[in-house]
Amino acid sequence: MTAAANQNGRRATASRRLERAGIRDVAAAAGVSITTVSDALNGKGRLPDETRSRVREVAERLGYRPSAAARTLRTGRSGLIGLTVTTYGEEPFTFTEFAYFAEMARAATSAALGRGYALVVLPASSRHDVWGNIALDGTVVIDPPDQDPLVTELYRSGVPVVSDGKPGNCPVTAWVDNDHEAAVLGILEHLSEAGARRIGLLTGTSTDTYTRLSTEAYLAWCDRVGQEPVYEAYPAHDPAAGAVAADRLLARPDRPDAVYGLFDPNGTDLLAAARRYGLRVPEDLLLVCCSESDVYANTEPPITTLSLKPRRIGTTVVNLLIDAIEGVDAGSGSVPGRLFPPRYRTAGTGPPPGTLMPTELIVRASSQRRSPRTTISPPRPPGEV
Amino acid sequence: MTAAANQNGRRATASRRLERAGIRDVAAAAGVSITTVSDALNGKGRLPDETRSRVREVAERLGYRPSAAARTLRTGRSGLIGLTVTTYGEEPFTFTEFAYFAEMARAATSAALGRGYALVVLPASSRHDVWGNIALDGTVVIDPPDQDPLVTELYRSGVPVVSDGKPGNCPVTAWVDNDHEAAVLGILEHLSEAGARRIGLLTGTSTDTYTRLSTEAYLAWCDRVGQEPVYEAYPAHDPAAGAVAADRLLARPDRPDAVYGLFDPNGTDLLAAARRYGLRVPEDLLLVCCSESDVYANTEPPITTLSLKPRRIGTTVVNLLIDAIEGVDAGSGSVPGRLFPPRYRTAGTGPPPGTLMPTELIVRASSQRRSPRTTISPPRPPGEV
DNA sequence: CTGCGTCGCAGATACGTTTCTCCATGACTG
DNA sequence: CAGTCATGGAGAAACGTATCTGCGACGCAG
Repeated sequence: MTAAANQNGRRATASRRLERAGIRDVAAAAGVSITTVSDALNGKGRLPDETRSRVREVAERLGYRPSAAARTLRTGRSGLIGLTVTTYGEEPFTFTEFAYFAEMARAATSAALGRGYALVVLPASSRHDVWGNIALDGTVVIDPPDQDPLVTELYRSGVPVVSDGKPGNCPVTAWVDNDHEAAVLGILEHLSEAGARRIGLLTGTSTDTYTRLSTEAYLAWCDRVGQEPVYEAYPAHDPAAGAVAADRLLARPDRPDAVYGLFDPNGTDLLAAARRYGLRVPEDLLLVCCSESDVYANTEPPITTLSLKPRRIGTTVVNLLIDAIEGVDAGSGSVPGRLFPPRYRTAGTGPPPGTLMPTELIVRASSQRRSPRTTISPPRPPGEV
Repeated sequence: MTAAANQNGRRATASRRLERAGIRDVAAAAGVSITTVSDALNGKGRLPDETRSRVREVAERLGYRPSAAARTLRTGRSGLIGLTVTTYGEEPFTFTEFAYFAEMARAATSAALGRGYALVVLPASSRHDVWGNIALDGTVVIDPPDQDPLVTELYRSGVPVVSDGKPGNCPVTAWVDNDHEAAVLGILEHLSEAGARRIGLLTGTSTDTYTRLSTEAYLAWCDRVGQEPVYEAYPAHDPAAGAVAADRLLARPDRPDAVYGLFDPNGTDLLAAARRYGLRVPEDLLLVCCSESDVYANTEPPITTLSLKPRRIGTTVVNLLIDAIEGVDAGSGSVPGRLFPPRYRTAGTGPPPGTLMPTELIVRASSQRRSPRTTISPPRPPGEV
């Protein structure tokens, strides 16, 4: 009795219900062994082209689709990458990072797909059973909080983790972040050159890297140039709180004559607040905010924005992760030219490799006094209308 | 020789490298069989609580995590749902649907997670090998084009498919869509009541359901009330083309005194175009556009928008899909009270079940000739789905 | 005619679960 | 005391693939 007949028999005996064709069925139909089918379809082994194409044809005819689960089990690779986003509240995405996140996720999806991987969106707050039930080859973590237990567990269980945002106190394989310090300093300098005398900051109360580094850079700058810090912090995940904070900032006795807002909605909120106080932008108030939205190109006046270039970040993060996945799995091997040799995973070699990416300041009318020429209008005392 | 020793021996013989603890290791450590471990951890079988908790404790101590791949292979369920978005160009998301898609995806992710599933983002244009490599329990398809081959193949291979957007000519398990006809008629009526004499439309050139139904409803209305249609169509996926089309529309000799724009950026584009032509909004031109963005609450003037309520759609779509997945798999069974009995999957029983969901018109200053004081702009309830 | 290398493929095993089947053991009933 | 039943658990068969090992046949040199 041939093996094919045997296996086919077992199949038929077990159940004669509708079943998707398996590799065994293809083997039987083509009159070859399972090995041959596998080799033919995956381009491995030593087979004459004739056999290869015949097997392929039979597989096609039978509508054979290899079982992803079986392949994953066998190879240990699922082709799945987790995209973890830290959550505030029960919604999976942070509201304030929304445009940033959307763009970044889009780029990450593209990049992953281009290398044969797919992305699974997994809020960090997900039920643990969901996390455990998915075979992930690696994970991208967006802005992990300090001591993120999730990241720690993932890393310990051997899953490569690359974070968007310099990680606080958890081990990651690699990380990517903007140069927030340089970005903030650039903006402050830009505003100063435009004539700002007292620059205020609209910042957040949370402790993520972005908020922290940006605020620190602002405070350091204030200290250096001798300006008293003027800032308001609010819970960035609360969409209503931003408008209130913007209002508070402009209502202060030491009202700033220029403001940088760290979050996307700050631009419109500040603009609305300025209107309420009868402040003209940019004459009485210079405005910059961090945003990926191009609505700020069409506001009245258009608002200068800082772009974190999320597409670039998303692409980089995914590529680093996949490099790590494929590099690590080549494992203790001596594959030359690997971008990410295994040593990156070993502990004790110091901090994980990080990449700083530049930001881009898109200068519009809101941060330029007069016509965007070279002349700088004389500074104006705050409060004057 | 006991089974445990045997299996342990095999394990140790095979390789003594670092390996994640498997169910066998737990069984050996707890001094029970594999069956018992599986039953204890999954809450099945007949076991005294003492054994159960002991096994759980051992598993915890060993850091045991069941292999998702093995479980998927065995049970046939991966807990993964595909989220497919039709693409124009190479970017995975359609630009014009962006805010809609983002909100919808967010809600879908939440809903799926709440029921123990995770979402995989899969552009329809993905490399076929990526599609084939993922074990999906079902798929959500956003606005499938007519005769979508992908959907057809998925459906044929037995994967439940639920579409957002009434499907053209491809078989799906179920679908959800807005009542676009009612929405457009409502807007036209609203504009008429505000005093519009000639209502124009800014529409798209693509053939997706949304564009088609909306345009048809507009044309039908024109026919009924005896107005000559005044519209401009442009490729909605091209962000630059919208502004040009808006300009064209207002430059026509038969310039409309009210415009409805089908796509998100139309509001700002129309506003800018109106400014260029010296038209005041709403005095000379009434404006409504379809958008999920709340920037239109703060434009000058605020613009009336039609919300498609993407959160509600996303939630509904996912729930329908999971109902189908779990209902189908209970299979030929006689499980009572199933929301989606298997009969929905059988062919020949007519069109698949569809659900129409209402839209919401958020009336703002741009579509009201008189003082907008009397009407109350509905505040967004924070917990709204 | 023997030994050897290559070609083309078949067998068997392992991946790590879930689950069906079945066997002890004791308790209880008649 | 024999039969029945519930209890607690063990064994083994899948799930569908990839891959390691090995084997017959064939060509060719010695």
